Amino acid sequence: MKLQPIDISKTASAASIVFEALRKAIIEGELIEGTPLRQDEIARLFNTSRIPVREAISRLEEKGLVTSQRFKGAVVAGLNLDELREIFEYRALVETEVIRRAVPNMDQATLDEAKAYFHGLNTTSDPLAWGDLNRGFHERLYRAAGLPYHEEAIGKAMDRVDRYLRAALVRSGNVAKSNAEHLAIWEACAQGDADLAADLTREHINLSCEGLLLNMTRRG
Amino acid sequence: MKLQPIDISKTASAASIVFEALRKAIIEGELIEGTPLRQDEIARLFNTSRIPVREAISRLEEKGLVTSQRFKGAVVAGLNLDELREIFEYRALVETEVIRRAVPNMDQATLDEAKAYFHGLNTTSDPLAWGDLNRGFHERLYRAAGLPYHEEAIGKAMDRVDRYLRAALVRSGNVAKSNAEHLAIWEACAQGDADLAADLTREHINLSCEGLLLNMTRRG
DNA sequence: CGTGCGGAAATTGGATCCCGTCTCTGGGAG
DNA sequence: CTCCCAGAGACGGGATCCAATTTCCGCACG
Repeated sequence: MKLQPIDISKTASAASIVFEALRKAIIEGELIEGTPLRQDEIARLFNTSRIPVREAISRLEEKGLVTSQRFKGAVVAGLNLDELREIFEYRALVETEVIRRAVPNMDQATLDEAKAYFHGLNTTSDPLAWGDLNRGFHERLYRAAGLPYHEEAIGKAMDRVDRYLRAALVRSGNVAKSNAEHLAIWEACAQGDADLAADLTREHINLSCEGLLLNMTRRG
Repeated sequence: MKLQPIDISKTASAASIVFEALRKAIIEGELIEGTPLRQDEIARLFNTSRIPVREAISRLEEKGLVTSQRFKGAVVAGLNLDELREIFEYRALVETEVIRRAVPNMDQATLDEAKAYFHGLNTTSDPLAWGDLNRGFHERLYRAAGLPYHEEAIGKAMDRVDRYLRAALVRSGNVAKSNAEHLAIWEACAQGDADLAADLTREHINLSCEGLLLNMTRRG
C-alpha cells in the first residue's frame, strides 16, 4: 500500500482556511482595493470567531495584500502605477534568471505538464481559470530550476499583481498574443535553449506590464 | 513648532511589539534554530495575553522565520546548506541589480551616511552591532535606487540568513576583509561606476557565502 | 528489561467578554 | 445655513475561559 505523504498536521485550522479564502478573493480581484475587512463579518461568513480572522488578516498584511491601521481595521491593499511597474521589473529580473536555470533540468514530465497548462490556456474563456492556468504554466517550468526560495519570491510578487493582470487581459484581447508568447517560451525550453527562453520570458513580462499600464491609464 | 510626522496609528500594538522582539531575537541568533516558541511563556515575558503572541507568531511564519504545526506549536526555522546557498544566490541576483540602479541616483547625503555606517563597521567589535551596521550600510546605498519592493525582498532574504552571517563573521576573522570590500563598493559608488559597484557587490555576497559555508561545514 | 497502554499535565486552537478608540449623527451655537 | 461638539453605536485590541490535541510519565504485561 502506497501512501502520499501529506503534512496532515497543518490542515484545516480555521485561521488558514480564512487566510486562503481571503488571499484567493484578493488575488482574483473579487475583493477590490480599499475594501475594508470587517472582522466579525468575515467571522460570521465562516461560522467562526474573530480570533482566526485576526490571524488571517495579520498574515495577509505580512504578505502585503492588506494594510491595516491600529483601531481602524484592515483594507485590501492597492498598487499605484509606479509600484506596479517596479514589481514587474522585479519579476522580469528574477523569473528570467530562474527560467535560465530551469531549462537544463527540464525533463519530459515538465514539458508535458506545461504543455497541458498551455492547452488549457488556449481553450478556456473563463478569466479566472485563465489566470490560474497562466500561473500554473510558468510555475511548472520554474520548478525545474530547483530554487524554492526564488519560486516563493516570485509567487509573492505574482500575488500582488495577479488581479490587475487578470482584469487587464480579459478585455483588450491580448490573450491570443500572450498565448503565442507562451508557446514560444515552451518551444525554447523544449529545444534546451536557456538564453532564448530567458529572453522570451523577459519580453513576455515586459509586454504584459505595458499592456497592463496602458489598460489602467486609459480608464483613469 | 516643527513636528516629525510619524504614523502613530500603527505604533505599539502588543502584537507588533512581540513580533519585532521575536524577529530581532531570531535574526540575531539569540533564539537558535529549533527552539520552540511557547505562547504562555512569551505572553508572560511581555505581560500580555496569548492573543498578541499568536498573531506575532503567525506573522513570523509568513516571513519564514518560524515553522509551526497544528496543535504542536511553532519552532524557530532553520536552513540547510542548500537553502543557504540558494538565498545567497538570490541576494546576489537582486542586490547586484539594485545597486546598479542606485548608483546614478546617489547624492552626497547617501554617500555620507553610508560612510558613517562604514566607519562604525571599522571601529566596533560587538558582533551584534557589526551585523546591524553591515545591514545599514548596504540598505542605505540600495535606498537610492528608489525600488521599495526590491528593498523589501532583499530585507526578507537578509532576515533569513542574518544570524548565520553574524555568527560566521565574528570568529574566523573575515571582518577586515569584508570591510575592505565595503570600502571598495563605497568608492565605486562615489565614482559613479555602477557596473563596478554591481560587480563588487556580487563578489562581496559570494565571498560571504563561501566563508559562511566553510564555517558551517567545518563545525558539522 | 523493554514495550505498550492509559491517564494526567502541558500546550495549542477557538469562543466569549470587556475595554479603548473611532466614526457618525443630531442638536445647538454662532 | 454652517460649524462644532457631545454622545451613542460600531469596531478593533486584548483578556479570560473552554475545548481539543499532544506529550509525558508511570505502570502493567510480555
